[in-house]
Amino acid sequence: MKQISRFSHLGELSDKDYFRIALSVDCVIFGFEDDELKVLVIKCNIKEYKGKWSLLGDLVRPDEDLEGASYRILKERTGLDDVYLEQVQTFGKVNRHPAGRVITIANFSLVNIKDHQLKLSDNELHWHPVNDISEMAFDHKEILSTCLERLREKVADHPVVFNLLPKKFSLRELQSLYESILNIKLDRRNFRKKFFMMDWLVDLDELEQDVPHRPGKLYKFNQAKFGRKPKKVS
Amino acid sequence: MKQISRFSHLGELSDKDYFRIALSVDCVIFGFEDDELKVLVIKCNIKEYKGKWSLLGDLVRPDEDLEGASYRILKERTGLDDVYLEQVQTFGKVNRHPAGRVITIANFSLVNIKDHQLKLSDNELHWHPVNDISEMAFDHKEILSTCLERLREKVADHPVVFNLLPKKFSLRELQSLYESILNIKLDRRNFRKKFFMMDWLVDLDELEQDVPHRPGKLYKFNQAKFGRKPKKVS
DNA sequence: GTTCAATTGTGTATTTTTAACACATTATAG
DNA sequence: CTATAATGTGTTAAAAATACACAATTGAAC
Repeated sequence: MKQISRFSHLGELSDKDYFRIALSVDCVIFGFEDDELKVLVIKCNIKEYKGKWSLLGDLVRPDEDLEGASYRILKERTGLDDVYLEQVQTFGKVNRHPAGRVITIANFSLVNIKDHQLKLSDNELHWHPVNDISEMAFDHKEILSTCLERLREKVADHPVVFNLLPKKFSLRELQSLYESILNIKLDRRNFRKKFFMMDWLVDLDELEQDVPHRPGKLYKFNQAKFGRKPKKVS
Repeated sequence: MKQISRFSHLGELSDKDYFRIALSVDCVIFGFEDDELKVLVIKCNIKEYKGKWSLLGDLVRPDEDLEGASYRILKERTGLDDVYLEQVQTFGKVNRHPAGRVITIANFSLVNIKDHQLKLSDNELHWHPVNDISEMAFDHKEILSTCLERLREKVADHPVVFNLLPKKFSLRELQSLYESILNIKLDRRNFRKKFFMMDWLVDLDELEQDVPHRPGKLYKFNQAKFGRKPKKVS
């Protein structure tokens, strides 16, 4: 590797020293199940944090982008390709990793648990309720909190929660999801009104099945409104 | 350095390969002067971007935190210690730096140009108006845009702009600053009303000096309201 | 098939927030 | 003393957010 001549302040340190920092990405993978917001975690196997929950992450390869590394992890761990991903913050305290200097770029991603059942059997992957996760390895609790906070800000005015739901969902599910994320109760009438106003939903003229009470109507996300999958008019 | 045993997917790559990534921080240092939002830049001296403007940055040393590295740069370049700093985003495209794989953590910081005149003479430092900076070295234009966007979001509900102003300022200056950052015109009466409502300002009962028109009252930021420098009651 | 339990679906009034808007006042410059 | 250029101030209208209650529909239990 050539010398990095932009950095004229190397002083007494040689280039070699600067390459003693390793870089990882960690993904806070959110899911929604049983009316609870959950996060995908794995049992940590390094001795300092044996048995603690840890986020899914890996070192960034020298030839891959940060996004690429994150998508690779998501693919490896969940089998999912087309998931929502957003970079949140980079954590770099000198001693955050017992094995040496590792700086990690934290992302959150939103996946739909129900439509894509994971094979959680043979490894130690686990969907854990976000609100009662006690201890975690490394600084992963802080990373989780930061990502959760970012998610809360995000959902307030961006249509991203749909990534957490099946294609068809009821307003009840949608509201329950918001309540789980924001950790507050919402007024049902105002909630519904707001969503219809915003025109984020498409009424599918179908009803829920197999609920032990009056079934609600099903909706899908109004993707057309947000420029995804735009129709080409020739 | 010990092996990083958490990462079990090294596969055919050895640890050594993972340490071939260098890490830098870049600071988008905002200032406010002549009713314009400005950014501190420096002439780039590497051949690929000769003469282009570049942000202030440096490699992160193996033994310093990300914040520490940013504060070091700020101190070295501006002489300022106690400045507002906020991490924004990490940029890591594989080919973003001609000299090799360098990932950079972008921060913005807010400094008060007037109270702390910099020594801009002997080096190629320069306060450049944010709105008419054409080309920049590396991906620094993108970094600047991202940081500016973040600043815009931030000022909407957090009292940070005061870091860009002298201790004493008029409402006119404050409004002009908001207009520069947001790039819109604001209604003067509503602007004033809003700030008094929010109780962010302390009336100093002083008037501007040396203005060629009716002088405005001077205010300072209401720090007490935001828990900084809390008074210890015994 | 009647009743119960649970949940859906719906509208209005109130409060709060935001936006639009004009004129008298005060200082300096000439 | 007049012109200029800015400061300082309040009201009204529109929009957004909040609070709130009852009838309708389904499945389950009897």
